[in-house]
Amino acid sequence: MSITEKRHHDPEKALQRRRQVLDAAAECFSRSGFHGASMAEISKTAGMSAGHIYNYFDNKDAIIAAFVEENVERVSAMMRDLQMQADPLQALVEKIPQSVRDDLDPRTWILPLEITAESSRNPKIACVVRDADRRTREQFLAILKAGRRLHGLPDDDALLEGRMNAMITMFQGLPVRATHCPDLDAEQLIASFQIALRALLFS
Amino acid sequence: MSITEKRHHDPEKALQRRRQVLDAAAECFSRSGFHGASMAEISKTAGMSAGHIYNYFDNKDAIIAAFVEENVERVSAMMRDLQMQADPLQALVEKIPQSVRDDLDPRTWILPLEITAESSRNPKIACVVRDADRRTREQFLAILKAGRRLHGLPDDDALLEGRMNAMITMFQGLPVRATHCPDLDAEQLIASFQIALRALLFS
Amino acid sequence: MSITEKRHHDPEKALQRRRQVLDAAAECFSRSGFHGASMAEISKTAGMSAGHIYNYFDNKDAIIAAFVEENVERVSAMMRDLQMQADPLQALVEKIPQSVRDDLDPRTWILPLEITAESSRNPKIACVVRDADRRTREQFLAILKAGRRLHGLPDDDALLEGRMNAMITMFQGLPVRATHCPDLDAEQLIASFQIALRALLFS
Amino acid sequence: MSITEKRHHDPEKALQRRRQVLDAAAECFSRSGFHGASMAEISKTAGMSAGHIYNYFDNKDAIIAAFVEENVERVSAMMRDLQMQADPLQALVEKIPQSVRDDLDPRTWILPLEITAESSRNPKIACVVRDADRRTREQFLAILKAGRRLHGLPDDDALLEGRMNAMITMFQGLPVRATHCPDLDAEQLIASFQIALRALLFS
DNA sequence: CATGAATGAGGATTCATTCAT
DNA sequence: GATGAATGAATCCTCATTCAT
Repeated sequence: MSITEKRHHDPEKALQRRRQVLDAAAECFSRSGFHGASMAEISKTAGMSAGHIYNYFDNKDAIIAAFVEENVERVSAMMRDLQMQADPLQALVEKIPQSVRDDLDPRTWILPLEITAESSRNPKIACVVRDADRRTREQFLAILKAGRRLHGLPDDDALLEGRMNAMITMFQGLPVRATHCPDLDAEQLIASFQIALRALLFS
Repeated sequence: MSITEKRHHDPEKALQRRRQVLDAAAECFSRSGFHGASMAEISKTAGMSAGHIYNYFDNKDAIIAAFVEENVERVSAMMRDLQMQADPLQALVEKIPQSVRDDLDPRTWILPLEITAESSRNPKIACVVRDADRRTREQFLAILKAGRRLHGLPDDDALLEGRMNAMITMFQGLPVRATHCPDLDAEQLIASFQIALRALLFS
Repeated sequence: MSITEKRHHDPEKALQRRRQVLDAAAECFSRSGFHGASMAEISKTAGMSAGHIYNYFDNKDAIIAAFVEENVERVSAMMRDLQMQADPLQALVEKIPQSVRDDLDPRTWILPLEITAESSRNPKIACVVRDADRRTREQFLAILKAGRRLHGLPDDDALLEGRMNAMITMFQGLPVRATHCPDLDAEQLIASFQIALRALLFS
Repeated sequence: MSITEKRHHDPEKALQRRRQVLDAAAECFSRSGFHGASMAEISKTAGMSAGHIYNYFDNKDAIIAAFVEENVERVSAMMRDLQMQADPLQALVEKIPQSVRDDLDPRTWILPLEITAESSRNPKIACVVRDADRRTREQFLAILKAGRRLHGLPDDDALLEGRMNAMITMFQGLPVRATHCPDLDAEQLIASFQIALRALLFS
């Protein structure tokens, strides 16, 4: 929003600067958390003075919000990718190993957790997160519906929503699980995820 | 640890004081988060001076740590309860509806999220959390093993650990899910959880 | 207001601390102005940490406001003093030399100017100042009325208000005059003030 | 001074640029005060980049100083106007209603107050202000002297200086008075000003 | 044991000023 | 000439922690 409100002489460069800040923020946030990361830390990481950041973001919360927004876009992209597969249900099952492995990478889990924790306090963040979740659910539901029909399975909304939410819950639980038990055996977990997800998708 | 190091004239009262602080902390943490809750807020809620808290806890982190420790005890108790059932696997499935409903209550999910987020930055907290998780896993594994044997199912450790971690992941994902989608349909979710868990337990 | 809202264990000492801050503020404000004086400067002058000041005042504006409030009380006291004289008009004329000399003292004029300038921007301060002015006018008008009647002069409100405001304007102009022309001849000014004020009081 | 020191390619345009800045400054200063008005605000109002202002003014203080200087020129012009009247004392009395009404206009009083307050802290500004005051006094004194002689009244310098300073004090008090009591009755005040000024001029 | 007054380091934010383009 | 991106010092304020009483 800042970028559209504040007039910048060279919007190209402005966007690049914003990116610089967001990248630095990603690094600092995952190292120290949203509140633990100081503007000074972010500015140093971004190779930019602290004051200058305020030419691109109204305040620290705006950085967090923009950062969260960028992050949720990624999930949405993943959904769109899934949507284009011939047999999306099967594609989803095949995606499991990679997804699980990704989510068990220490550098991956910290940020989702920060975002979730923050949104349970900061209403503005909560709004962004929930809106993104709604869009994701819509996409996911469409995918499920098409996939289930393809396999001749029942596809009423209430049922599918329950299945969907259970599946999302499993993936959203991964960062938490990884935090509590960092050296868990990924392969065995993947096998179990496949069992559970197949049950949810194909029964 | 504080309680064992610091000499208190009346250990009875000291423990009661600690409880006062921990209860207050629970309230404040879930209201404002670990970092949002100030010692002043906690001390006022505990009906005790800020300075006095330091007679029972070395610092704010120690409160968080002790608080987390208390919290994990609850899970452990649940495990012990499960352990005493005739058919623990069946008991677990039957527990699902209540567990899920509990975890979808806003007052329930905030603290687990705070704890997880905090432990992904604070090594001290991470240590407490992981130790607790290890103990829980041991209990859970024993339960699973006994249950599976009872049902004549394979019970080798690697397999069971994968199943177990998948199940825990599902429950740990609930607070995250609830944050992202506060008005999700609990009943449909419960049905799906039962499908997934049955698959993990009995196949 | 702070002092009544925030609970202090020893209200006696709290008031003394507030006074310490206000005295330091007076010194700093007159040296550097309201905005030029930093909280650090004030706290150092008050012999107290910057943070501690916030136990007695909500913020810097509250210090300014309290300070202004204290200041306007002094004028009110002067009015009450005048009110008790046998021939208040005559007493007022006799007060002129001292009043003028006081207002020409460099340490005296800076603060009234700061207060006036601040109140033309800060609505909260404007409110305090205007309320004080209203009370002062009421007292002054009563004095004038009684005095004029004593001397058998017309005493209708509209007329007296005009005279009163002219007289107050003269005294409020002194700090401005002194700033613009610090080495002006006080005695000649006093003589002229007496001429003007006599005309306003007795014609 | 800046304008004479810094070499400008087109001095004509340079002066116009300075005027642009000074007009913008007038607007911003009266809206937000000297310290409240940021260089960014002034530059935007002036339709010029912030950096460019520094080609015409050494720093913000120089803007204030130049601005003050321009302001005092206006008073000087008024003096010259008065000087050309047949009976300047009478002319002065006749000017009172308009002058008083002007000074009671909110847009008029803010800047004099800012200037005065600023000059009581900023020695550079004080210097400009006092120098201007000295010149004004000289003009005023000459006018008074001529007028008094015209009316066959005593005209020794000490006496006239006192009268003059009393009169200036009255007018300089008006912005202060207006701030403290914004809804005062202008007409009654004018009548009283005439009484006081006549006494100072003709006795 | 208990208080809360007091500290001071650290945080977000603003803004006059500079300088490469 | 003219821009506005960039700096960094300075400001207000918060809060964990200490300590005299």
